[in-house]
Amino acid sequence: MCKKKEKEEAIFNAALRVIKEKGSHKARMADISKESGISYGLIYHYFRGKEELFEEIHKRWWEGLFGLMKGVNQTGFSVPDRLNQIIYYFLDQYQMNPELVNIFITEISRSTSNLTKERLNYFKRFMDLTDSIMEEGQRTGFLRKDFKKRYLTYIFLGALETFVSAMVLVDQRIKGDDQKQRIAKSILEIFLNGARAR
Amino acid sequence: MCKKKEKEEAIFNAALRVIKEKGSHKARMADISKESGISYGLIYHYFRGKEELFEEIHKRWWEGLFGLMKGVNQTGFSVPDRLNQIIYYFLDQYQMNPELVNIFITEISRSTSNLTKERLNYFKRFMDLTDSIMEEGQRTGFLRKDFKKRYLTYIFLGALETFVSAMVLVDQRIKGDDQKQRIAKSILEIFLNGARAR
Amino acid sequence: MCKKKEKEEAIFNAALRVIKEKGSHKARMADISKESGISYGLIYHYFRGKEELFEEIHKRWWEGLFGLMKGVNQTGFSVPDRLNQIIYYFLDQYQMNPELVNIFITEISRSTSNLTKERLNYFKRFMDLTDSIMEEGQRTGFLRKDFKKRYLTYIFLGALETFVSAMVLVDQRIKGDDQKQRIAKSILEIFLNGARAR
Amino acid sequence: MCKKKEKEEAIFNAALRVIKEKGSHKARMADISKESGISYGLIYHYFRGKEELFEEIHKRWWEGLFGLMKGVNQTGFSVPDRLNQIIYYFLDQYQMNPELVNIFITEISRSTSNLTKERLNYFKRFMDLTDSIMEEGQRTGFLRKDFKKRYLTYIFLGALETFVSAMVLVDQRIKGDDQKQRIAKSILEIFLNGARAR
DNA sequence: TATGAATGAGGGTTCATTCAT
DNA sequence: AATGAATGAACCCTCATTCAT
Repeated sequence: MCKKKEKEEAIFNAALRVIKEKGSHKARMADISKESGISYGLIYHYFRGKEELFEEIHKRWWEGLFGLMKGVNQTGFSVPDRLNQIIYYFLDQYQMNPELVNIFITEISRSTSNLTKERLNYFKRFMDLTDSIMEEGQRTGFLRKDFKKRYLTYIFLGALETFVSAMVLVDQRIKGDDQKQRIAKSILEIFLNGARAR
Repeated sequence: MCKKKEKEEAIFNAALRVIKEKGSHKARMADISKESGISYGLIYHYFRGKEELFEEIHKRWWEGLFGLMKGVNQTGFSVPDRLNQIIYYFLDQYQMNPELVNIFITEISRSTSNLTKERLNYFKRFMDLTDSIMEEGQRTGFLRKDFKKRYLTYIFLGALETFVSAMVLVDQRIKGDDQKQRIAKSILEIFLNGARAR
Repeated sequence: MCKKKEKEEAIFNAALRVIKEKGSHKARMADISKESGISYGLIYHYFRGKEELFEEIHKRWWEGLFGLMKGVNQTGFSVPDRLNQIIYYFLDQYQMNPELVNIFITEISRSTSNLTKERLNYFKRFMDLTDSIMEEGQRTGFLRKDFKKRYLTYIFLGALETFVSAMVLVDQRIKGDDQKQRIAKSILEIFLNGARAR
Repeated sequence: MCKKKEKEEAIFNAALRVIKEKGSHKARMADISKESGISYGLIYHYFRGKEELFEEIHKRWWEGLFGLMKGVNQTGFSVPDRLNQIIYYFLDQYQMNPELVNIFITEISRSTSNLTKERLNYFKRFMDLTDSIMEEGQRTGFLRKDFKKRYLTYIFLGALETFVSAMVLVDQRIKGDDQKQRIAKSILEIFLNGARAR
């Protein structure tokens, strides 16, 4: 039935809001119940427990991201196009689902404490996928070859993440597509051409 | 007495190790007591409670960082020198006190949940101090002027943080000054000149 | 309708199996629902609740036993015949419905915790009925008179129960009528003639 | 310190009383806390949890019983003496610690639900030890040889257990050593010489 | 009659903090 | 200064029962 999916979604989104507000470790199941308007015990019909509910958040984030990366890498986009799509993915997500991005920044992307082997692998895989873009850039002569591709990845993702982090930290909303475009352009431009004056 | 300082230090360092291992929310006072070899209740003679102990960690990190920034900004260093000093500060700290850097990365730099007004201000201040370096770079014609100084800051700190994060995540140690120098050079070079091939 | 009776029976038997497996306190209504193939809520159409369902188990056991005792006491059987019939009743029941006997042994015959006044009375009544057999045995000169009839009852029922208990505990099945006969004979013989060598 | 042992004992005895009253599955830690006058959380300093606390009860019972059996089997007692000692052990225990015996009867000796492999082994071992007494009785010509020793064990332990059970069920106290002696004598006498009139 | 989603009180356990010694 | 026993609120999860369809 459709009701089931709806309820699950309600719980999931309530969890996002609560975690954003209080952090995952202070998020109580009671909070999520109250926030979602769904009775306490019912949550356990939809999710095995707190752990599984929170795991679902990780899963969704990474599935979304890997879905993008798959598209980016399959089709014949140029390297700057590809990087641009990654940037837009983060910014779009932040517009559409700021709580999820917030949680990615604050709970997923860092936090060695919750870092299971599996979660670390998500990261490595994402880094590897980005590496392969950098590799192609170096191979086609578009990116400089005097650095390890992994270092280029660090710089690129570091910049992107920090931009988004800053927005997340001050709860800043992206106002309009213009601003989004400007931010995206800045990240890509400085990554590619550096900060030094010509 | 000197004993007092020693005990405080023992507790503090035990706290760092425990938090690194289990994350701040799973770090129990009992763990810290056992790790430090200092009896349970005695911790409360030295620190008001868990909160204060953890606050101390934040305080030390930021004090160290602001101490550096003060030196960097007072003396007449060039802009690339200054940026280099910031980079070295992170890498040095990571060599000397990897737990503290780990915690900065995983618990301090992110985590909106623990984000008090005060903690947010630490960040803003640090960003502002970095901004002022970028500003001088732009003023003296060393850095390009077609971006907000804040954007340059994002790129620079993002790159730096991501390099360190990656090392933290995989618990990688910096082997020798050579490696440190190479990493530092990479960060600065890509930041300044970008990733595009010439 | 007949359907009603069938469903009731299905629930009842499922309850027996589940209780045997997990014990009454760990037997969940959900287990019984799943085991019986009857939907969750429907159980409550047939039984007021868990308590009533479990009460039914007690009731059936005791009704069966009292039905036997009635027959045993009404007709003109000899004392050893009567005792033999009781023994056979337990052994037959165990062959036919081992779950019910298991539950009698593990949940009914002991367990002061669930011991309502009513349940205690079932016991007393059964003891009394057995007493009356012993009494007749003493009156007719078949059983020794130097012990209270109640003591004879204890020995007899204790032996019987322990034989069955042992089979229940190790989930041992009675293989064929031969074995049943041998066991029955042993119980009665030792009860009557004792263990001492002549 | 001695305090520790005292508290443990207080908790243990409170647990016995509560379990006797409500049965182990309805015995709440809060009950035990209240009954013992020891604060809720402190129980967890002394026992890992409910499970361990209840395990301790089993352990004590069986250790006591095996302690007895060891003494009984080592020294050169006659077979009836040995059986008598077992009988007295149960009756003595019931006088001294009726709750423990109650729990043995209602929660330990039956209840396949809680029956772990380990617990089943306790039983088997006890049966085996009793068997060896019967075996010696048969070997020395004191007990009849036309029954398996295991059957003699069943009869003997069944009688004993049922006597004690009956006392437990009606919460009957043993009044004075006279009564105890009479009961013990009856059990042994009927076991040895049977119920048939001569 | 039939279904299984919905409810929420109940209970075990943890752990920061306090306190007696 | 030092110890670790004592306290109890907090929180996750279970499951008997009810309810809407």
